[in-house]
Amino acid sequence: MSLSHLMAQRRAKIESWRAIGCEPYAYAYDVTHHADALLAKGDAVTSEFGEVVRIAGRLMTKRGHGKAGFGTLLDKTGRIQAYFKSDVLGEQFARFELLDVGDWVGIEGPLFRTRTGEITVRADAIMLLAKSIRPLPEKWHGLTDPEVRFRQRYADLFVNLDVRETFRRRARLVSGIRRFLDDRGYLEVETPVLQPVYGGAFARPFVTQHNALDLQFYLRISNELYLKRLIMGGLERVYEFSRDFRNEGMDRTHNPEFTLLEYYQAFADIHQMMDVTQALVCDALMAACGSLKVPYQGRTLDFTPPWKQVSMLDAVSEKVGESVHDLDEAKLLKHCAKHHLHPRQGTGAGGALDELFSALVQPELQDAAFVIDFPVATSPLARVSRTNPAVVERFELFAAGFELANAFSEQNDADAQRHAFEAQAAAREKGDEEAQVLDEDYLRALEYGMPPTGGVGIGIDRLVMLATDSRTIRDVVLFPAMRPEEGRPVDDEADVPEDAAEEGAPRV
RNA sequence: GACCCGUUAGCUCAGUCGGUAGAGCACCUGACUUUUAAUCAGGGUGUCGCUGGUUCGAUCCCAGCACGGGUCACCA
Repeated sequence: MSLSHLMAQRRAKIESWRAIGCEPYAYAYDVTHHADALLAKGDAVTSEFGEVVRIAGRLMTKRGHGKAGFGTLLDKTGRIQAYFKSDVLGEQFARFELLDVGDWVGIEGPLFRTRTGEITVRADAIMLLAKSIRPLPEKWHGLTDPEVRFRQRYADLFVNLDVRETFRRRARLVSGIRRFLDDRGYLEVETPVLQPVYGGAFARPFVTQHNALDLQFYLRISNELYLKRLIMGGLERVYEFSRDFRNEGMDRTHNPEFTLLEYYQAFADIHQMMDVTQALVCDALMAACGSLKVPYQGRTLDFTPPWKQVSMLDAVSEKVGESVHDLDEAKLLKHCAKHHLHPRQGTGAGGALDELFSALVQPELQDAAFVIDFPVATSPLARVSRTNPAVVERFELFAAGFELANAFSEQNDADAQRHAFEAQAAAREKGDEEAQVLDEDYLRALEYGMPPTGGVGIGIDRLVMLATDSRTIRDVVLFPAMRPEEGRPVDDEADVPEDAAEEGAPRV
């Protein structure tokens, strides 16, 4: 049976419903209960017919038995069975017979327990809420093709119920973080997505055009510089869940748009921000998963505080068998060559160290760990360490071998910041497309004075990946970036009624 | 961006050493008043991703393209 034929059969039923006096697209339905609450009644539900309820959802299965039948309704909380009996429904039994799997339906009737023990609603009245004219994926194997699952997340969400749990966890994690920060006196703010100068991270931007201003804008790669402007304005503690956009490759841990939580706290350095971050992440994981021992891809990640601190210089020194604390470029490049690593041209000792760290140390950071002692060259917005002028006051949080957070004692010396920007500009001249852009307005703000400030960015999508045992970022983003289905029509021609096609009606 | 793999019925998948294809579920008809992957009897599934090439003949071989997956590169 071709798709167009299957859809024609379903469309034909629209008229059948009208023929028995039912409008197949309702305006409202007064729902009294959801599936989970009814199932939770447990032993209170017996074979005696009890409380009369009204439930609504999508019909997911249908089993006819002549003058009776069963169906499963799926609502936002889960599935519950309904029982349809000719004696009870009278002329409305015809409605049951007309129902297709996929239809939205409202059922009213008493709760009872069937002979086989399943809590069930007996249908005394059936209301069609919306006719489904497209056949559903198969009930047993469901929808497994990742392309279709992501393109048609709507179908994924009603076929693969574990997907719903992933996004519920995501919501719990985000609201847990929001509560945590609100309780500590942080102000939630919103800053521009469209920025005339982009900054705060190393990345290539998306570019867009403002017609009225005849100006080129960039979609933000970070909101860091705006949040710090608010610190300069005296707000002291601010945060934003920022949708950021980076025009880079896509893989298991990168989507071109992603959610970065950034929070800034005046009068704090990275040591205090480590404490805040540890507490925040633990709180969020408890809210999302209820545990700090998080199962992820076959192992258990331990987030129990206090988290280990790993010095980048110590860890790399240990791996290569000699001290690299002097950040001697030739020595670092020698070790890179030994391990067949190729740091990017012109990134110097810092780039070589980073390369060694990524290859040799990072994969071992499975349990939560703070990495510290980053070289100065790669951190233009951070302050130099009080104890070692070769490194900056910065930490990154790692777990499951990937970066979850990045934090600095923020640079608040306006002249030093200008010099760091100028060094970036020089790198840019040399062809480093990701070097940061000098932001004069940001420097003006800094010149008014910024209090000592600690700032942290947490990759929310990645944290959700851990909290939901998801292998790829696409599993925790509802509509991950994909190429359009070019050249492949959404429907074949036969799916569109002739009259609609002739009138040139839009097909979506 | 590079390499490898995939694309067959609405869904999940088999298959054709080159002769235009099958299964299960779904769907349709009938039977069945407590089933739950309901059961029983019967029925039709399709531009084999697209475009070319080779061939008497291509879903199968070859090339290009599209989309997806994986690995790498990029990505702090």
